Amino acid sequence: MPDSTPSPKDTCYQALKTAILTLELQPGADLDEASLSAEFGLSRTPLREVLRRLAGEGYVDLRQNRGARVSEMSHTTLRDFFLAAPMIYGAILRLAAENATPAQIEKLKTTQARFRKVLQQGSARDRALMNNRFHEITGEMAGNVYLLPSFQRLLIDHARISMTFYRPRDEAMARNVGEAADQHDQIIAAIEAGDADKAAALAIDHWNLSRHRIELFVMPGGLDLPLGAPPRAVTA
Amino acid sequence: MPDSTPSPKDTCYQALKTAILTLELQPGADLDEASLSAEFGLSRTPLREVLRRLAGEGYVDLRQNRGARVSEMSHTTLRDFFLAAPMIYGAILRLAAENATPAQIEKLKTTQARFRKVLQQGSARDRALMNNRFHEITGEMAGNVYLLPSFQRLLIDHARISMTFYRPRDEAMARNVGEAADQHDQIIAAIEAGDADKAAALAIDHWNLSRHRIELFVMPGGLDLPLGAPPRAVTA
DNA sequence: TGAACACGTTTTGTATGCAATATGTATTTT
DNA sequence: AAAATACATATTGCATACAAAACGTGTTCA
Repeated sequence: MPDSTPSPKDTCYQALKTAILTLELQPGADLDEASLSAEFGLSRTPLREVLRRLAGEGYVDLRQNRGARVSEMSHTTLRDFFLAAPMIYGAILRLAAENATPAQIEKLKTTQARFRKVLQQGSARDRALMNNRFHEITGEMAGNVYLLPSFQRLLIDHARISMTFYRPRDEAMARNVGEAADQHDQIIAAIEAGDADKAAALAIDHWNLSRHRIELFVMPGGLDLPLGAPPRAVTA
Repeated sequence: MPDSTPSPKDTCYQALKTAILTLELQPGADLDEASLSAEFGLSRTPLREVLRRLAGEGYVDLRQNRGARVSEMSHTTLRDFFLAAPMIYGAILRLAAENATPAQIEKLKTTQARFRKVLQQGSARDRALMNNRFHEITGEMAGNVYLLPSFQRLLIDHARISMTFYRPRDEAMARNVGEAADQHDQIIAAIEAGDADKAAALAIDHWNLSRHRIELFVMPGGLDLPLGAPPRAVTA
């Protein structure tokens, strides 16, 4: 039987991961070895190994003889992101549709159900994490070791970008997120039907929707304004 | 001024990397911490960090409470590889053509000159490493953090696959490698001209040639044989 | 006043020793 | 004789101590 009590090392690894994904640890934040090892109850040696691992996965940046930092989100991030994401995710969903096992499809459905639940009664944090989990599973389904590294890297910043460009009280934003959930259902259907083309097309749609959410954030009043008019409401 | 003497840690990292790329350390080989730390003159603590880093980059696999191993090449590797490689490399070269700086182009030309040199008088090992360096530079040119992880992962197994499916005495193989070098020149030209479409197309060609080399290896006599006849010459 | 320098403090990097886990072998048991 | 088990050995994981590098601060000197 599998070990029921996770090691402090795993706990630390998971905690840092989710903290970074949810922006509780902001991009560029310093990660002090001493304080972290104290916080998670392990010595600096295993903590450093956790940081090395997180660095390899793209969560943090290491600098020689300096502290570790949460990996940055620069101004070029968005452009690079939306260049790479549709291609990679298209390929992932195509392969997922071709290779998914029934057990994996079941897991994806369960996750989607949870996603719908936190969509109604969860925090922005919960939504980002559950959405992240949904996409991670599609990555497992694809099962191509060469695509996964970039896909995982994309998922990290996808979560962080979503957390950044999200205004919970905005009605248009709420509709947008609802559409995202609907797309998840369509993705599941396409995978279950083994329809690779459909799945790939849905991947593109999904990123277009994500891009649209950012536009909603930047231009909250929409585009129905006289040219040059100031934005209507900038709440946060 | 930059440090002239590399640390034993860096030496160890580089040595393991090249040993894995060139199959001096074969896929699945056990990496014992004690003997490695002795060999490179550092204690187990920094060595373990090197192994963690190599794991993150896809060179080795770590297993809980077991030794590290050189990452495996399974029977599904080739298929997954040739599925992902054209897409990723096409995107990399497209971006390289769009973003390459003059300094980077100069570096690429230098590397290509060295590649041509080892093609004539170097070992198979030297060729694989120099070819690897050539492609790494195109990755730097593209400069997209989301594509690089998968690209680097591809380059590792590209080197290893090349080392596996390479028969130096085979005349057809020699022609094939010569063609690869010519393609490198074309790639440089496309990048220098900023011709993204051309560069992307060349990426596809380059993988097709690589695939062809594998076919040459598996079927050394070619296909001009009566059906069911045994292969003509299987030297190595 | 400003810049450079020296020193003390803080933080990262490395080595070593010990604990925990896995592996191999011999012994016991059926 | 085969399988299971107990024990010895080897190897990985972790904690602590020390070394080295970076950082902040105060002083000195132009």
